[in-house]
Amino acid sequence: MAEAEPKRPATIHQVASLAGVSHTTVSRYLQDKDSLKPKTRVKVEFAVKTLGYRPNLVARSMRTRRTNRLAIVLAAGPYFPGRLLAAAFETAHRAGYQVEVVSIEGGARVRAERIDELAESGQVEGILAISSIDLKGKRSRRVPIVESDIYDDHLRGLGELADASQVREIIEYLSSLGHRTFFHVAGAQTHASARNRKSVYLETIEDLGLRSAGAVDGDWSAQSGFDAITSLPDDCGVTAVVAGNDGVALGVIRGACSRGWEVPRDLSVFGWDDEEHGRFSTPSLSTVAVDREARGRYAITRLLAEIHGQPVPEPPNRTINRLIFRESTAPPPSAASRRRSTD
Amino acid sequence: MAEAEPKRPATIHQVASLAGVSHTTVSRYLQDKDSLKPKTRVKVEFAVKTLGYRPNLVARSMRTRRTNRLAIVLAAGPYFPGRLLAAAFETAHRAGYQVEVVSIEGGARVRAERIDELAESGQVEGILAISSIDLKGKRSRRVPIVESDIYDDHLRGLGELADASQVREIIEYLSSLGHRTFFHVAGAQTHASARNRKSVYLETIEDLGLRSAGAVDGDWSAQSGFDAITSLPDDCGVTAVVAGNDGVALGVIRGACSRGWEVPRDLSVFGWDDEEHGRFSTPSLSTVAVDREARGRYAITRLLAEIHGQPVPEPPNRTINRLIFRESTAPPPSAASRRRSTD
DNA sequence: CTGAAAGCGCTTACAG
DNA sequence: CTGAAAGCGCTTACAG
Repeated sequence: MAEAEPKRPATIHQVASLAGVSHTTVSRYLQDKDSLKPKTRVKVEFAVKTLGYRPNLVARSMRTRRTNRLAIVLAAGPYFPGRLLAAAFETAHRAGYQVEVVSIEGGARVRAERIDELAESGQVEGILAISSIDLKGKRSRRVPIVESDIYDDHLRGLGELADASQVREIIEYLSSLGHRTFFHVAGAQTHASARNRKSVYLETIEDLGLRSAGAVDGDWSAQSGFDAITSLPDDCGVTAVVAGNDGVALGVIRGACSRGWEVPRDLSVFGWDDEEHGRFSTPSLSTVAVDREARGRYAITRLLAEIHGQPVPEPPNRTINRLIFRESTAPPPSAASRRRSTD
Repeated sequence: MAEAEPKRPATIHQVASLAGVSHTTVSRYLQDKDSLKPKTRVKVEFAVKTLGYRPNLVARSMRTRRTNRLAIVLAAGPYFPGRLLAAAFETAHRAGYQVEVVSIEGGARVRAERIDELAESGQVEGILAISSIDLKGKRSRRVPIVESDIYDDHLRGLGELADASQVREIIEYLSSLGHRTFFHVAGAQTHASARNRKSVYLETIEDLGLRSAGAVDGDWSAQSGFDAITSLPDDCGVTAVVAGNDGVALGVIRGACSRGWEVPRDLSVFGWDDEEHGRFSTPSLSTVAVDREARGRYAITRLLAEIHGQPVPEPPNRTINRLIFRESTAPPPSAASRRRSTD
């Protein structure tokens, strides 16, 4: 029950008194060692070493009104953007910022509230939101807030769906292989990326005069892929599936297999993310290579630019999203075999 | 270039003056609304609402010497403990703590240094280290530091290898199926868990009088599994592989396949972690279900207990680690077929 | 129940 | 090049 009583760290005053200078001088030393007379510097240096002094960053923050901290807000759920996060952390640290992670359960409203709170707390200088949020109107203007998912939106007039444009490429490719009836298992609709891909899917099917057996909302999980594909009627005629991500694709493949549809012989499946497991699974996954590290880096870079009131930097080359063709896609079964299998 | 100039948030003084009370009273209101006379409370309440006041947490931290922040330190690398982190975040938030994540590149020494720095910075009240660190001697005693990986160690005298005891169960199981020659692809040796599993592997092979074709150090990646299995000589006689995790197992399976060894007909492969992809891959993976959420929760709980000088809480029931048998394991090929395949 | 005062550990003009 | 003073926004004894 007793609180631990760790020994107090040295303060700037103790350093000053040991060095025989004012604490102002010590502070100056901390900012720029060269602003001191060499003789003074040596004394301060010695005192700092001796006492193992480290400035109290909280006190510094209070005085400078800068915390050197960012927050990344995630929606709790099966999708955890590890690669993006790792890159974001690194970029922030390189720039001298520490990163606090806040994962929030609940809908867009709850998220917006927590984010607002965070923005007002004075604890962070900027916020990166991974899943989409709904801050309309009451959006706090105290600190910059960047949404990772829709990062292209305000940038080059690419339109809201820029991030999902590969969906069209996927469908065009599969269509060129001969596929005519498609199916989409979308990711969690709390993510702009999932909504965008779904929109582009629907739009492209329409544009190209293809058929769709549906666009089901999943939650990014493999289970959602499994469930979606096994719920399809036998005579749906689907020969190609566009999955929300690689995990979903895996679930689709397993589900297809469980009802006797072999991939890619009877069904082609396209994933998204180029995760490691898709490279090594059997069949290996056709997918979209998304440079999540680049996105993580860029999101932070953009946030830092906003914090410092600098112009928004160029986004990374968009070719970082590229299609990868592996074993899970192939031409559809011939009309003959198809008719046989649906009899 | 110009710094953004957001409007300053309201201070406690402004609230006080609007309410016509002292700032001391406002502070009191913040701590405990009931300590005010109802009439006063109403005035303060009104002022707080009107100004949209939120206390500056940095100033509060400075005064109270408490930051309500924890740090989680990760080693940069292909392994990113998403599920553990998500649970850790949630547990910390529930207890009113925010979590800062620091991922560190470099060896155990560099990690130890950064952790020490963090501990001394006064910015966090405790540190959870995911990968193992080497703080011997200079270990900072300013704030508690918990290592997630070896959390059983100091607890019940279970010994350093408690966490890896399922390795023995795996080998015993495979041995009962008839396997005699094993192979181990270990995880990154920067993790105590990887080192422990390797030790238990070696020990068990020895104890049971089995053969091992080696224990290769990997980095938790599927590629490392692929490389390890494809580097094995044709006549190694291996029929069972214990992989560091599910990703590694997947790589082993794919690699085995590439050299004509079918899983599980020719080779049994055991994973670790029960990741979603292993449940849906073909063959699905036999693995160890590790409740990473429970571990994340427990690690934070333990850290909080140390921070508050409370007794270390009971660890979660150890049965959270349990073997799951799926399609990737089976009896070894018969002596006859084995002889044929190695001819 | 409320207020005046002190102080948490720094940085930043302002003098010298 | 260095120091004395003020102040960042809070909380916490101490009086009343």
